[in-house]
Amino acid sequence: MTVMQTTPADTARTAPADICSAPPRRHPRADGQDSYTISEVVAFTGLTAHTLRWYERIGLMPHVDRSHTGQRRYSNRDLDWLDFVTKLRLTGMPVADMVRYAELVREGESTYGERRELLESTRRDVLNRIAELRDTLAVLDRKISFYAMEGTTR
Amino acid sequence: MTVMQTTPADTARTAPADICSAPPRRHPRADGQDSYTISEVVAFTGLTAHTLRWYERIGLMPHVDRSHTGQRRYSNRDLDWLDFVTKLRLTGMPVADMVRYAELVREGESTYGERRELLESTRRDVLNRIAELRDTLAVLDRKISFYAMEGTTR
DNA sequence: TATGGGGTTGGAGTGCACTCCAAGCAAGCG
DNA sequence: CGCTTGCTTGGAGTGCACTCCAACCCCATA
Repeated sequence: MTVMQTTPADTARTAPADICSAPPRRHPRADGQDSYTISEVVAFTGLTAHTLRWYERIGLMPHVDRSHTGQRRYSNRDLDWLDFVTKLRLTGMPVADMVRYAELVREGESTYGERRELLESTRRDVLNRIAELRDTLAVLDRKISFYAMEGTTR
Repeated sequence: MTVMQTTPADTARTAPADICSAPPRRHPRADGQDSYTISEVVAFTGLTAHTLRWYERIGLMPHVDRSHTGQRRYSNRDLDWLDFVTKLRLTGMPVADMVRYAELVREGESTYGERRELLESTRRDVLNRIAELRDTLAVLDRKISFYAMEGTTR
């Protein structure tokens, strides 16, 4: 790893972010060869380059490193983080809250408790959303079956 | 119904909207006595007066009637409609699509087919959302259990 | 050496869904 | 009568999450 010459300390500082979200995802390239351009990340994540740069500006990314010419080079860890962030996004969590979580990650292990609380409250939100959606589903099904009945002739 | 002196034709034009969403909801006042001010509707629905007026402006309401002084008087039917609209909203359906649906309702029975299609596509969206949320839930649970393990000492 | 395709920046612009404002009217009350 | 409360309007403003722009740099290929 030419670009990836991080010291153990470095790794320890940035690692806790995704320690437990890896299992169900395969990276495009193995650790050690993981150095993706912004457009590769666009292809993998579905986010736009604009959004990726914007995420970085607002402090939602854990410091993406750069090529010798100053271009962004994303790692597997960054991909995992983006994956997680994307999941949080679609729970409806506001970006500001995700930035808060990113800050906690940067602050290190001492924030485990607060992070857990944040995730648990998010978890509750998700369960509520699911319940609401089920409810809506029931309403939709009732209406659909009405239209299916009345609309067979047309 | 004093206020509700609609002709049969009138009823036919506006009724199909909610024909099949009544069951699980009780109205604050019985049909015939149903004439709510905007602030009552605010209390019942949780929407703001601003939003209620705005919904009307953009064509999302099926013509709310007025008192002799020009104030809005909502009916039970309007409450049902708002209920339905609120459910659609939290599926993430854009307001423009709901306006489209409202237009179809105004156009009468001939649009049953199109309405059903719209609802069915919404239904698919809801199922997808639920699946995504489940996925997210799994990720959250993994992370939470990690923090629970590591964080017990703090 | 020119050209094309990628990348960079700060700051401005966009679209959605509200949300608010100012100015005004009508009814009820002391 | 004056005051408050609640409602009316069109149009302007807000906040969020992007999204785009102009101007620039760097490098590989023809």
